[in-house]
Amino acid sequence: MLDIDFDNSKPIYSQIIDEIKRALARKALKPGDKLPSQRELAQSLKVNPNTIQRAYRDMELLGLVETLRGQGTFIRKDDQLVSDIKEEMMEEIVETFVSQMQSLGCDSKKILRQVEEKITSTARQ
Amino acid sequence: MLDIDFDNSKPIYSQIIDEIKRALARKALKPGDKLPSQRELAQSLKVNPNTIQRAYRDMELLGLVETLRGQGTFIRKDDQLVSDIKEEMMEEIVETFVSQMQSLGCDSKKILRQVEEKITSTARQ
Amino acid sequence: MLDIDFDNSKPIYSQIIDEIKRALARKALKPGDKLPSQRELAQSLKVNPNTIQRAYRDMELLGLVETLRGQGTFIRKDDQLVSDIKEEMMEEIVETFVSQMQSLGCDSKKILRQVEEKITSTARQ
Amino acid sequence: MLDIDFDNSKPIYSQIIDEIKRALARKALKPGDKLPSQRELAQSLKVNPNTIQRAYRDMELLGLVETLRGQGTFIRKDDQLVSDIKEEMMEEIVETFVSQMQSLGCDSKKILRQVEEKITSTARQ
DNA sequence: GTGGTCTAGACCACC
DNA sequence: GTGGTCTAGACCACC
Repeated sequence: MLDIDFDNSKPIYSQIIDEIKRALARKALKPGDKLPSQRELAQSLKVNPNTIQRAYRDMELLGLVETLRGQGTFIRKDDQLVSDIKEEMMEEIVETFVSQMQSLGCDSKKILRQVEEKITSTARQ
Repeated sequence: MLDIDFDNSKPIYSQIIDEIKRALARKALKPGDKLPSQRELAQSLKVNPNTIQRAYRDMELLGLVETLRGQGTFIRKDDQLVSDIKEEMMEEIVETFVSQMQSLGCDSKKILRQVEEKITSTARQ
Repeated sequence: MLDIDFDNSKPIYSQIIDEIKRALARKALKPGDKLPSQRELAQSLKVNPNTIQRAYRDMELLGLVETLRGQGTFIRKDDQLVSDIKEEMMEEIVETFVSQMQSLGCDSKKILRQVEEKITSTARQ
Repeated sequence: MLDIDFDNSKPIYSQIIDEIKRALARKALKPGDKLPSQRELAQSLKVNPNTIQRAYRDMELLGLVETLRGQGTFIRKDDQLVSDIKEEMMEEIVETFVSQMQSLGCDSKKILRQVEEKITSTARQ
C-alpha cells in the first residue's frame, strides 16, 4: 500500500511520517484505519524495523495515531487533526514554492501565471 | 556575495551551480560578470577548493560560464542561455509544487486559491 | 589490458581518454564492452583513482561511455560515434604529420614518397 | 626570426634545437649562417639565457654549429650534415606517423590514401 | 594573483 | 563489489 521513494534530504522515519500524512490528507487513509504492522511495513519498505518503530512512536507523540497492545496501530478518530495536518502540509508546500519562485526574481503576477499555465496544461493532458 | 546553506539532498557542487543559476535568473549576476575566484569562494562557503572547481568546470561544460586562465571565471555573454535557465528552473519548481499539492488531494482550483492566498498575505506583510 | 606510457605533453586523464579512443578505433574495444573498474585501472596504470574518475567522467560527458552505478562503465552502443572518433583521430594525426613535413621543406611528392618507402620497408620486415 | 611555441613535451633547449634543425632542413638557415647571439635569442624567445646556452652547447657537441670567440655561433659548413639532419628528422616524423596510424588499426593502403587525400585537399586550398 | 592537475584517502550509496 | 563526493594539500602554468 504505502510505497515510498526515499531521498536523503530527511531521515527515513520522517519521510514515512510525511507519506502517511499525505495519505490522510488525500483520504487514502481515514481516522480509525489500521496501519500495517511494524514488521510488515519494514519488510515492504525494505527498511530497518527500528526505523518504523521510530516513525510510529513519533506519530503517537503527535497524537496522530494510537497503538493498542496486541491489536496494532490506528489513525486516531479526530477529524480536526486530519484537517489540521492537511492545512499544515499545504502551508509548508506553498510557502516553499513561493519563496523559491521569488528567489528566481518572479513577482506575484508571474508566480500565479506560471501555476495557471501548469494546471491548465496538465488538465488538458 | 554568494551565500548558501547546504543541505544533503544533493552534492555540494550541484547546490553551488543551482545557486548561481538562481542568481542569474533574478539578475543578481549578469552575462559578463566575474564569479568569485575558486579559492575565494571556497573560503567564504567553507568548502574545499576542489569542490568549487568541480562546480565551475561543470558550468563550463554546460556552456554557462567561461574560464580564462589567470583571469578568472565569467558568466558567458549569452542572454538566450540566461533566459533558458530561468525558464527551466521555474518549470521544475512549478512541476514539483503542483504534483506535491495533488498528492495531498488538492484539485486545480484549490491549488490556485492557496497560491493566491499566500501571495496576497505576503504582499500585505 | 590497457597499458599506457604517460608523457607530460598532456594531462594523464586526457592520455587515458586518447588511449581508449585508440582502442575503439582499432576495435580492441567495442560498443557494449565493460571498461576496467576505476580502482582496477588506477592500480594497473599506477595513478590515483580520482584521475581515472576524471577520465571516465569526461568520456561520459562526451557521450562515449555510460556508467551504471554498482555495475561499472561501458562503451556506449553507438557505432556512428565509434567511427566518428576514428575519423577525427586520423584527421588530426595526418594533419600534424603533413604540417611537420612541410615545415621541413618537403613538398607533396616528397611527403608521399617517404610514406610509401616507410610502409613498404615495414611490410617487408 | 626564430619564433617558437613551446610545449612541455620536451625541455625548451631541445625544442630550440629542433627548430633550428627544421630551419636548416627547409633551407631557412644555411651552412655558414650566423645564429642570433645568445642574449638576443634569449630575449626574443623570452627564455632564460642559460637555456639558450645549453641549446648552443648541445648543437656544438653534435657538430652542428661552431662558436668563434667574440664573433658568434655559426652553422658549420658541412652540406652532408645538413642533409643527414633532414633525413633523420623526416625519418622520425614518418616513423611516428605510421605507428600512430597503425595503432588506430589502419593498414598500409588506408594510411597512404589518407595522406593523398590530405595533400590534394591542402593543395586545392 | 588566477585556474588546472594530481595524489592520498575518507566516507557514502547502490548492488 | 561498483562508482560518487569531498577534503586536504602539493605542484604547476599563466598573468
